[in-house]
Amino acid sequence: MATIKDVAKLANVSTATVSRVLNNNGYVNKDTKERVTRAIRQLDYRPNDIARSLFKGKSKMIALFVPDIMNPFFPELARAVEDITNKHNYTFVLCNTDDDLEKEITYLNALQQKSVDGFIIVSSNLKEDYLHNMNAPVVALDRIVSKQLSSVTVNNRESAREATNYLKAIGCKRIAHICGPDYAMNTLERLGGYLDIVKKEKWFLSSYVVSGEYNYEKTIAVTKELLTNHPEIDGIFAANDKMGVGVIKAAEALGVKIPEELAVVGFDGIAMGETTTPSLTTMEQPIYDIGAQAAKLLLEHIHDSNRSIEQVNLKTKLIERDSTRKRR
Amino acid sequence: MATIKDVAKLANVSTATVSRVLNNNGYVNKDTKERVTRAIRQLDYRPNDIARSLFKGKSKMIALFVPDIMNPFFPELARAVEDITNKHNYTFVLCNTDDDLEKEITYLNALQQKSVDGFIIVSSNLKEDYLHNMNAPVVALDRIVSKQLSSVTVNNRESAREATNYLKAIGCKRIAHICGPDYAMNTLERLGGYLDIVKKEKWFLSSYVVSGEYNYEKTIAVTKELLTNHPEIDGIFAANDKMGVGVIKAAEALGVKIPEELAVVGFDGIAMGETTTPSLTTMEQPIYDIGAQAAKLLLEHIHDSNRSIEQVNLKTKLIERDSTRKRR
DNA sequence: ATGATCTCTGTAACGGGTTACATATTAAGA
DNA sequence: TCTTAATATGTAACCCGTTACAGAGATCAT
Repeated sequence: MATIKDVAKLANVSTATVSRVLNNNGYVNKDTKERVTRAIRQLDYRPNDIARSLFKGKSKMIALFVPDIMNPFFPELARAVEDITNKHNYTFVLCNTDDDLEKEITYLNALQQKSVDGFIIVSSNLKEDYLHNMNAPVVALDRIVSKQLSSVTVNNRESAREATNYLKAIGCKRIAHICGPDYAMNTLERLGGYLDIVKKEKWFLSSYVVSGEYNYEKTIAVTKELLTNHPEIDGIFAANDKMGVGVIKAAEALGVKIPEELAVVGFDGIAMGETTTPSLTTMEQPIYDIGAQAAKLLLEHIHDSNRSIEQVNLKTKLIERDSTRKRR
Repeated sequence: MATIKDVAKLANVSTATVSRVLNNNGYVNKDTKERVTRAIRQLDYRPNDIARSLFKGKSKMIALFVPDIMNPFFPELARAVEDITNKHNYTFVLCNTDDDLEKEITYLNALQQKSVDGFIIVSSNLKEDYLHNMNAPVVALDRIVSKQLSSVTVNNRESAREATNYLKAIGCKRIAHICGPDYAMNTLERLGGYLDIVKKEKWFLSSYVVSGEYNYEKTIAVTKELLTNHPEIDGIFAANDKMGVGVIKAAEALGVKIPEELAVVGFDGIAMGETTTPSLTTMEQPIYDIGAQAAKLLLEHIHDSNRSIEQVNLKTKLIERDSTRKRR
């Protein structure tokens, strides 16, 4: 690989002049510039970004932390973040944390050593104490980590209320909820929204809330149990689509007809919900938009360290499909 | 951020000695080592990887090129690659190429400037001419790019034959094929495998092969047309699961019963195939294993530039589900 | 003509590590 | 005791860019 010295020698100038040509700053004579440009082309010279990074203290890299890219919610998020960062000539680093604090901290340290310029994190574990002495800006996603951090989220509680109200509106008399693991903030908020609506109903039982732990098989099992113990249930709000699909499968296995005997609403709007039979009604999150806005916000923080903290809240949208339709 | 100089000053030694302690090489007196270690802890010193990279000419980063992480085949692959690279203290860079040669080349250049140590690529466009003058090793995935490149693939042609033969074995008399876009090597191989089996059959018509272009909606449309024009078709082999699911949806829309009137086999083994009704029989690829082996192979090339080229070929496995069962 | 300003280019320090080489001290072997 | 090898540490060059600073020639206004 050719270095700036090779170019300088060939063009008969100093490396400083080559650098000026490269960065298009300072004074450079037209002819000299031409000569340098030719030398660059001739040697197929490309500046070494590592050397640049060392001097600038910035790497032009940003990292995204997700629990697991295999979870169908995250690929679209990752795609959005990558699109934006790439457009701004940043390199995109992806980290699977498994929602494990130790892994998160290891990544954080390793990437700070690499001078990564900023982080977008989806985490239930990282608290302010781990984040306050960082030199790179952080944007939290999906789950708010702290008031001192910019973030992009949806209003989980309100959306859950809307989903539950929708089930009531289409005529459900007994509505259950499949919640996620209790360490995840968004799950708790969705549960809260559901409870806001149903807890004052005379029919409400605490056993109407069961945990599917964001797990497909687990959800099928607990749903079967739920529907067997409580055949009166005619509506289920699942805290995400993966579990919503599990509910559909459990009902299918039990011979419970959807939507006639049971209406199901999920949360997220992932592709899998479109391909089940019946297809899954869901509170769709603007996933791509969440990622894109987070990336933009992060870039602003990177370019202006005085950028004020901003907590962006995006709207979900009810997508009616066959798991609830044909009601009234 | 503390630098090695700060540590050296505090421990009253030269930076060389600190470096020796850090890298655990050369001679260092026990007491000195202790003193340096204390200074490091006291200052919470972490070496700057950019500076290290500059000297070594290596960045400890590897990159994965995929057409689009939103394509359900790739998250598992990405996860596998990330797991392995992370375990070896490499940083994982993800690039979405959209199967666009220009984007691929731009990424390749940008990342080489960043001294990325190796590449794993899923590409239909990158040919030897673009890759031969690279300084970092490349492992090709899914689609082989050149005999001069290590690669990890499955035997698409043979697997396609197996899938087609399976449809024959369960009693299908007229088998059609939904193929992918013709620029993708693996699609052509799968088509080839299908043709190997059916082209000598007296019933075979070239109109039994239609392109779904790896696209869900497109597949639904062409399948409806296919089944309408050829109601005699009782088996369909789709070149991937996304299209297999499209076939199921198209049949559902037409009122064609699966598996009684039509048997369907997909390819890939993605989660979506499990949740349709009926669930989709498929030639499952060992996706995680493909990614893991590719990552290992790449690391070997990185650590030993004389590592011989190796073309790993993994086996697919037929997963029988409800879209073909209950036949005989 | 003279000083001020602009244009052009080079020298050298710097960013933060690593390591070849030199030097000094100590230990071991003959 | 003398040689040789092992241990211990520092100096300085190097990796490859960027930029502050200085010096020189050209241009301009007075």
